[in-house]
Amino acid sequence: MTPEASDDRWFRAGWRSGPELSLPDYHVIVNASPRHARKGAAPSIRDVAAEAGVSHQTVSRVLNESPRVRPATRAAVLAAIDRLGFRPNRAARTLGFGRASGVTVVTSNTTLYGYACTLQGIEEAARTDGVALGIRVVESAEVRQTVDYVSDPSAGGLIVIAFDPLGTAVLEALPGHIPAIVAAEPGAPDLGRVAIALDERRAAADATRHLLELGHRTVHHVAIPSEGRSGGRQAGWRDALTEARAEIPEVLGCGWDVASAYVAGRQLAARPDVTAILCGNDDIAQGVRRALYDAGKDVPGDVSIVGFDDIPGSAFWTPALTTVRMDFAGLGRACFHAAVAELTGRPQPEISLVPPRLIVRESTAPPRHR
Amino acid sequence: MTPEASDDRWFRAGWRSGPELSLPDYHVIVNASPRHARKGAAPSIRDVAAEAGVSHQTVSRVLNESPRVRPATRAAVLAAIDRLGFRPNRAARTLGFGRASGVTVVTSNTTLYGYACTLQGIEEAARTDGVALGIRVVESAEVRQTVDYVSDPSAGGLIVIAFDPLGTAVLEALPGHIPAIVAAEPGAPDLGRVAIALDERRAAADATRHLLELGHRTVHHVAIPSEGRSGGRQAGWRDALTEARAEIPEVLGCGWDVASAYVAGRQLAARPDVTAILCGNDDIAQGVRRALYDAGKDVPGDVSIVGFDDIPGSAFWTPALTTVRMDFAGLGRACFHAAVAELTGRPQPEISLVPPRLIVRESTAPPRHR
DNA sequence: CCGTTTCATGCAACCGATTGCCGCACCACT
DNA sequence: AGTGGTGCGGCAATCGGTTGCATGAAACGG
Repeated sequence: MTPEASDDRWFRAGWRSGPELSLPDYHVIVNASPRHARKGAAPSIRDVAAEAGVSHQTVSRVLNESPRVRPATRAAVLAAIDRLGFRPNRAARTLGFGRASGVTVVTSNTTLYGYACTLQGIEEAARTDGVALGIRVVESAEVRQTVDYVSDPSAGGLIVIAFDPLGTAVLEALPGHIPAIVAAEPGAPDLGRVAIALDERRAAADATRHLLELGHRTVHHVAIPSEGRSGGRQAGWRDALTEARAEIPEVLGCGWDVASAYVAGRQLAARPDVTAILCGNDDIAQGVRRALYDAGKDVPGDVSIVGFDDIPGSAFWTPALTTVRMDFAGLGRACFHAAVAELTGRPQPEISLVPPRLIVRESTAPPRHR
Repeated sequence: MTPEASDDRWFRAGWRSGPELSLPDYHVIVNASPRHARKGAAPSIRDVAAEAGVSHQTVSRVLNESPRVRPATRAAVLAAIDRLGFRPNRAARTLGFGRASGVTVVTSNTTLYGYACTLQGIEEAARTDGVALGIRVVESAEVRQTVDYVSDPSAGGLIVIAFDPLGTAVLEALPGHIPAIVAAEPGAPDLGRVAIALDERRAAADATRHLLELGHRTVHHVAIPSEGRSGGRQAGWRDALTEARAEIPEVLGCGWDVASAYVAGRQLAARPDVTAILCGNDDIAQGVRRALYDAGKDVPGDVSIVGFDDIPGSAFWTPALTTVRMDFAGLGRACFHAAVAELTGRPQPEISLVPPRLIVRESTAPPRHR
């Protein structure tokens, strides 16, 4: 605010505007503060306004693609933006608009394959659209803190990954006015939010049917944690067994870690009647496969196993794993676009996901003694 | 701003303050606007100020732990904050302070094990400290956009994961005034930033030495992309071979994908003189192992292999993988704390990382024909 | 040629914090 | 009792945008 800082650049635009600016003479702009040239600081819309000879509100309208701007004015503003290398300040935009235009992902995990791929799909789509991305991991004792955190306007739109009860718990505790999209399992209870899901039920049924068609009497199942909801993998497995009138064995649950899958695998390996195992995911398949190996059972000679997810490298196992490929990245992208629609109030876009696909490799074969 | 909205709650605090508030009578507070009770909206510091009978600036001082607040006042404000369930608005804070207090991670990848674990460590530390976390993935053609994106004040402090040239490129293009910490390989060029690294060089030397001590004449190396900088895995491998006066074979480079590792593995499998292979990471080890299998070579009978990273499940391979465990999560935590120090201007904390550790399992053994 | 509608754009308030400056009240000291 | 120092806390400006409203000019109809 030193006197020399408030030079006449501002008034030039209005008072001296000649025909070359194609602006009428009455444009005497007052609302511009003289701080336009704080050197070192990034240019603001007021600097752009000065450069273009308009008010900063008009610059705002151009930025927000308001139809109420003359094409010539718009062009002048865009040129000024370009000349100054102006970038809108996201924090200010958030404050003015009331909520950030970015997206925050709420998840209970970032490294497990399904979660990580969904996240990757979201990230890719967000980056393409120039949208900011935040992450918030929720742990079991921290649902309250998580909700507090994402309630802040700067969290923007939410994508809650509710593959597990923790995600669902967040969803339930989330105030209704906060824009959120759910990446869910099918069959999860409707909480009044847009929810998108992969058809894991069908996928599991396909995998189970594959084993039954090979001639196995039934298929055992080692489930991932928190399975059992009506639409999940376990349900599909049950569907296929029921459809084939096969016996439905008891489900073995285990944790996300390979070690617990190994334990489950040893139990199944001890039973001679077990000839086919549907594993809740590929990591579990890894533990089960090693358990079978340690018990002296050959895969697929003695026991066939099927995984779920098609993690990178599963094609290079010995034996290469038969598994179900899931389009988690596509799910993530769809969630992102839905979240943006939710946030901006636009209608929800059509979504199309690549359906799950069974990849038959080396770990499945007909049972030895038919 | 309707007349009935501007009730007298505000002035009560000043004019009618009795001894129960322990505030002197001269406290006539003027700067409070009457919008304090917009119902439905989250409470702001002005609401808290009204509740506590102070000005909103004083609330700000309490929030920022300024020493210039009397303990009694502080207590009153804290009580009001508690009563109202007030949460400071991050966007407003960012705008006022000039930069967000959160942290943004810049990385070229989010799913590869080293990157994902570092990210996980950062996330965990950020959540513990109640700090917001953003993610920005950089692709090769997008260095400029990435720098633009993170230059915005709302990105807060940066953690650039520079395990590869892309991360380094971002670092070079980043304006000097932007607070950033580098998660790097040792030996990377100093760019005037605080950089933290795991001792991969030593780790690779340990792994190579292990193979040499088993009796292998030399150790071949399949390198991860962008390896070769002075401090990396390849350098450590070279160190150990040099130290043992062993022949230094040509390095086989490959991509991040297991398939390219398989190709490299087939090349090595064709050569009878190859008895030990140091793989750039565990995924590469997986491809190489399958290639050896397909070529009819036994691991570790014919060829020993060592991986790098100790990914989950590598203990359950057949054979279980000998590998080097790296404390990526610890690296992430250290980077986070350094970033916060950088952002707040506090002195850099002491860091201590768990050194890499060789985990000997089943994939290494003495060569068959000594 | 005048009145009315439409359009573009400026005005001012607002979003919710931070921060330098200033003033008042109290205490201590002479 | 007068005076000076100190510390608490209010004042006002600021950060960089968004948005409801007002206004002037152009367009249009009769």
